[in-house]
Amino acid sequence: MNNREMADTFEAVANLMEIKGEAIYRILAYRRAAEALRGLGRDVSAIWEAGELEDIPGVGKAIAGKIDEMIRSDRLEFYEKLASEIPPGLIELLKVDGIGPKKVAQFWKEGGITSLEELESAAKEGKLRSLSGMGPKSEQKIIDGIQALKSRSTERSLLSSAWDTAQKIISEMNKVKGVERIEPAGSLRRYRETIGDLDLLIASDYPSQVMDTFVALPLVERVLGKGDTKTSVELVDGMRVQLWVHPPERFGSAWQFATGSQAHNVQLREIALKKDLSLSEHGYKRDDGSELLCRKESDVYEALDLAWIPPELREGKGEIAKAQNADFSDLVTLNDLRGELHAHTTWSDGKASIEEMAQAAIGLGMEYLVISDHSRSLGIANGLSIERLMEQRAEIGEVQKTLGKKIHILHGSEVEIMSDGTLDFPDEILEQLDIVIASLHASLKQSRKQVTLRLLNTIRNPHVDIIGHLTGRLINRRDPADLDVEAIFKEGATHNVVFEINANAERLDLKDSHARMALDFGCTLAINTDAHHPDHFNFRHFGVGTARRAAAPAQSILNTWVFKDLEAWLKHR
DNA sequence: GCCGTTTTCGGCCCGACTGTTTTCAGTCG
Repeated sequence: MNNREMADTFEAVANLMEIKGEAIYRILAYRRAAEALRGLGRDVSAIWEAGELEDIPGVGKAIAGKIDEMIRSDRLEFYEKLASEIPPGLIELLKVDGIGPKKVAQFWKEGGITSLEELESAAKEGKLRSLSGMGPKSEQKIIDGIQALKSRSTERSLLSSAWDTAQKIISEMNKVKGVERIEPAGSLRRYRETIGDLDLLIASDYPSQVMDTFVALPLVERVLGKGDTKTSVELVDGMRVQLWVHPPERFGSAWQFATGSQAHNVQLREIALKKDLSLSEHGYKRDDGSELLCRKESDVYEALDLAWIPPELREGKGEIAKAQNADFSDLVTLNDLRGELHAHTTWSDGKASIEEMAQAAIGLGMEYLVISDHSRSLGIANGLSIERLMEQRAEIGEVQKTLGKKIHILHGSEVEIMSDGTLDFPDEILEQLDIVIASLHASLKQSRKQVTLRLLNTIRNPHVDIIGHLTGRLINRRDPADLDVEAIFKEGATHNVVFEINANAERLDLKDSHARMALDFGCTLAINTDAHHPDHFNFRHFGVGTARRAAAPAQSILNTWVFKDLEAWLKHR
């Protein structure tokens, strides 16, 4: 069993225990453990081999024992026993909006309901209203909820599409009278790679008017709940949005709260309690009932003697401890980026010429741009033959002459890592290029051993400067290659090879946890858009967000370096 | 079930919204 399968098993255990009515804190412990496994970033079996399972936060003796059992025997007896006691269809009921474990247990024990279908017909036939706490409105909510569950996709949205939707709502709501400020919050602000619900926060003294305007937006399909401080809706495209409204003098605490993560907030509130302060979205309350309001978000952290924590790090994974004696001012920002190291043109599958891409880069204030079209074997992307590669070199020279000192254009290539582990161009060609990015596009499904070996071979080639989108994953569409990432980063650090964080929201590859691991191994990273169009340079902030989630300092990112330093590094290699 | 800069036992964040049981439980984030 791998990390994800074990996490899923613990999640299932928690759900079953909840329906069974077990003690809530036992259940939360399994949830926390599942969460910890998901965000681990390294193979849990490696930690197991080192005998360090209990060093994972949220994993104690009992859960470590269960992980051990799953690693050894590929199953968990505790789970199997629970599953045998509870009808399997009940888990599905938890997915219906507004239905939690208590209701599921009630439907099962008092109504004999064991599946979604049975629940739906019971609701339609009006049989649920006889149960205590249930009425006609609850029945209708269940019918609607099941309908919504069937139609909505189970996938979380790509960061980019959530971002676009948020921008639309923000620009609409900014026009509304009484809206002083509107900001994204939640996982969007934390730059998680996928987004479940969209969270937005408005500062206003007129909450009811703001909410009325919000639910009337053409984008809104239906209202799930509406109050003066919190309203949730479903948009026409199925995405769900939660909007909070708080007065400006409480904006800081409200934004901190709405940004999360839940784990981060819980930890923060526990620290507050030790200082006799109770923290909520409204601000701090002292024991005597007096309040401490936070207009700015930094006020929330300051009250606890903590440095302001960048949203990207608020996952409850040690960032609060760090904020007690350090700040995060060295974290990379969008402004730190000085150039783009991975861009395509019409020479292969890009949509703009070398000059058009260069002009766009100049417009964004970039100091340098690497043109890195695909290599010959990638026929589907019109990869360049050696002859065309040489012709391209001439055109780059001409464009450079035209643009003069406005930007440095480098000649690179995104060279295919072939399925046998060789590269698509011979060494004597590679050495003529200013910079070489090596990427996997094909044979991603080879065995872990095979793909890992391909990458290790590539890293050992002295002409390779950067590994592009390491795992080849496309979020929600294509699984990552199965790789021994630890071995790869170790080798990369030895050979001074740079790993790309591909900023395209479909890739975000390296992902945050891999980027963090690469940094731990001492690797340098790059934030590349892989632009196929001038507009794609705007993807940079997704890459920056991912790097920040990995706590990457600006210095650790190759393309924050001034051109002179980049040039020196390339020469020295 | 986990965890400890007051604890190895006794805690474990806090509030909004909904529907229903006229005072609150369940769900959600």
